[in-house]
Parts: sequence; C-alpha cells; structure tokens
Amino acid sequence: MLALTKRSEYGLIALVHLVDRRGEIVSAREIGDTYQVPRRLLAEVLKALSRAGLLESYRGATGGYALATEPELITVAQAVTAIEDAAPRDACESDIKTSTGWSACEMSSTCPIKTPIQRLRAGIWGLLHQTTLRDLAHPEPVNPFGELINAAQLQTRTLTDTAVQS
Amino acid sequence: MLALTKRSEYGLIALVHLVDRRGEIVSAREIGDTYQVPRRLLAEVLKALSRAGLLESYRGATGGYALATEPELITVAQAVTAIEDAAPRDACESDIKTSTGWSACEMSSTCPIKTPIQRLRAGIWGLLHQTTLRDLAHPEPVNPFGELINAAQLQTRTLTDTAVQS
DNA sequence: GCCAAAGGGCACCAAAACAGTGCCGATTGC
DNA sequence: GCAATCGGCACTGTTTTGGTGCCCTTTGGC
Repeated sequence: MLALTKRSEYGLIALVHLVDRRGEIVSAREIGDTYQVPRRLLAEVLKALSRAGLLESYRGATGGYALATEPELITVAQAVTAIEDAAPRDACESDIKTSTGWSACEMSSTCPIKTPIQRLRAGIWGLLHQTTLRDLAHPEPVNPFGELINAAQLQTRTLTDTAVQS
Repeated sequence: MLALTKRSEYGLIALVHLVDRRGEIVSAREIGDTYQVPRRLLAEVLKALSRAGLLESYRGATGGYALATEPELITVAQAVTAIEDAAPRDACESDIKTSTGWSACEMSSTCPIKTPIQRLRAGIWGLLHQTTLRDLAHPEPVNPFGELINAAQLQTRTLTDTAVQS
C-alpha cells in the first residue's frame, strides 16, 4: 500500500552494505549471503542500480559492485527510481515540460484538480530526496532515526508555511 | 511501489470534500459524482472510514457522511490505515506512542535490527502522522504547496537526467 | 404505508504488480 | 582453461488492487 517493494528493500540494504565496505569491490553473492536475500533477485536489483549510474560494476572472476560516488550524494529517491524503473511522475498532469525539466502549471496554487494525494506524494518524495545513503548507513558517529523524523517535520512545516523556492 | 492505493486516494479526496462541507451530511453519490470516482468503490472506502470512527454515517433517505471530528484531529495516517485495513505498525516495535504521535525508541541510534528500510518507513509514516486533514484541505487562504512541488520536480528531473536508464 | 434513496455486509472477479527463477552469454583473475 | 562474476532476456506463480453485484436495513417524504 505504501511500502517499498522487496526490490527496493534489497537495493537499499545492498547500498548500505556497500557504504560499509567502501573502497572494496563486493559481489552480489556476498551481499545476498550476508542478508539472506535471494541472490538472483538481488543481482537484478544491483544491475538496475548499476545501469542508473549509482553503482559501478566490475566483471570477471573477482568482479562485483562498488558505490559510484560518495554516500552523501546518493539519495534514496535515486535508488528507488532506479530500481523500480517507474518514473516518479508525481505532480499534476497539466504541468509543463520545458526544455530543462518540469514546472508546475500556472494555476497550481489554486488548481482544484491537484488532489491532496499529489501533495502528499510530493511530500514523501521530498523526504526520499533529502535522505542520502549516509543517513541510512550504519552510524559511525550517531545519526539515525531521529533525523528522518525531523526531516518529516521539516517537510510538513514547509507544506504549511510559506514555501521557500530553491 | 511507493504510492497510495486508489482506495486511499479516493478516501482522502472524500475527506477533504467533507472538510469543505463541514456541518453538512454528504452522500457517497455526491462525492463520487463530483470527482468522477466509481461510486461503489468509494462507498466501500467510506464505510471503512466510518468503521474506524473518522466519519459518522447517517442512514436513510437523506443519509450520508460527515466528519466525526475536527479536521486538524484527523491525520492522513489514520485515514490510510483505516482504508487499507493494513496494520499500522510500520516503525520499530519498540517505538513509543506518545499523546501527540510516535517517537523512536531509546536505542534507535544503535539498534542493529532496524534496517534502513524500517527507518525510511518510519519517516514516511511520521510524515503521514503529522499531516492532518486541515493541511490537505483546500486552501481558504492560499495554497502554499506549489513551490514544494516544484522543488520535488526539480530534484526528480535532475535525478532522471543523471540516471541514464529510461 | 409505501417508495425511493441512503448506508451495511458479503462475496466475487479480472487485471496488474511483485517476488523469484532459469538460462545462457560475455568477462576476467588465477 | 576454469571458475566466478556481471549482463540480458524471458518466464511463472502469487498477491494486491481496482472494481462490481446482490441483497438487506434504515429512514425521510409523499
């Protein structure tokens, strides 16, 4: 209903694992065995992440995967959209596609069609966008859960206050 | 993948509609016709909301539904868990229910069992918990959501551009 | 009293999404 | 050359979703 798919779950687990093993090349087998995840399925997910550029893959006998960049540069939103191929078309269908991207349609501030749900989805994706691998990774210092809740609060705050253009 | 079901969507639409019509008794037919939602299905959803105590139902010829309480006291999380019967326990089992909502359990910062995904889910549900009907309701003043949606889109664009897959 | 319009309950169906697997080819370190 | 790894494609069984059908009960208005 409002859950990540197993694919995403496995993918995030793998990504976090790769954060822990940063610098090394880790095989799908190792990750699958470590977390008792179906190897073949995990492989599929890793392929997707690799295709999306979030991971670098190495073939051959000692091959495997490694993060393509720093953990703080990889967001959950990126991972999820990479894994479920699904495009996060979350906003109003009337929005305008520009050469550089999308912008909300003119009357977005009063649009009667833009359902509450779309706003909600935007909020959820906002959360995913601002959550990076480092936020999820096993805490070297300390960080975890609270931050997400805080993020959520910020999100709603933003929703109710006058928003800040970025 | 990470979306509300149609049921939830319809339910939230209906709830918002009932916020607009506060004080009145509104039939499922009216709501269904207004938003072009399958009447029977909407009825099913409204029944669920009613059973959960979020709505009051009135039978008979001029019957219908009305909010059971103030919009700011009804959270999206409540609505969603009412509609999908699904168990609302999405965060760590050890989390604490406070009068105002949920907070993470004490050792959340070191808990080895809480997978990244659980933290994420907690974050999402945190968002749903603190978003009330009033936040979703149609703006009496002015709708401040446009910018946020823009921001989300921008990020989304960036991501899908960066990620090569299509 | 009767009818029409409303909700309540139960069961059912088709289509889509998901989880998981199989198979085989291409690479590559040892 | 072998073995281990990733890469690609296709396929299947199960679950979830979206959506209906049917009939009963309640109740306001004529």
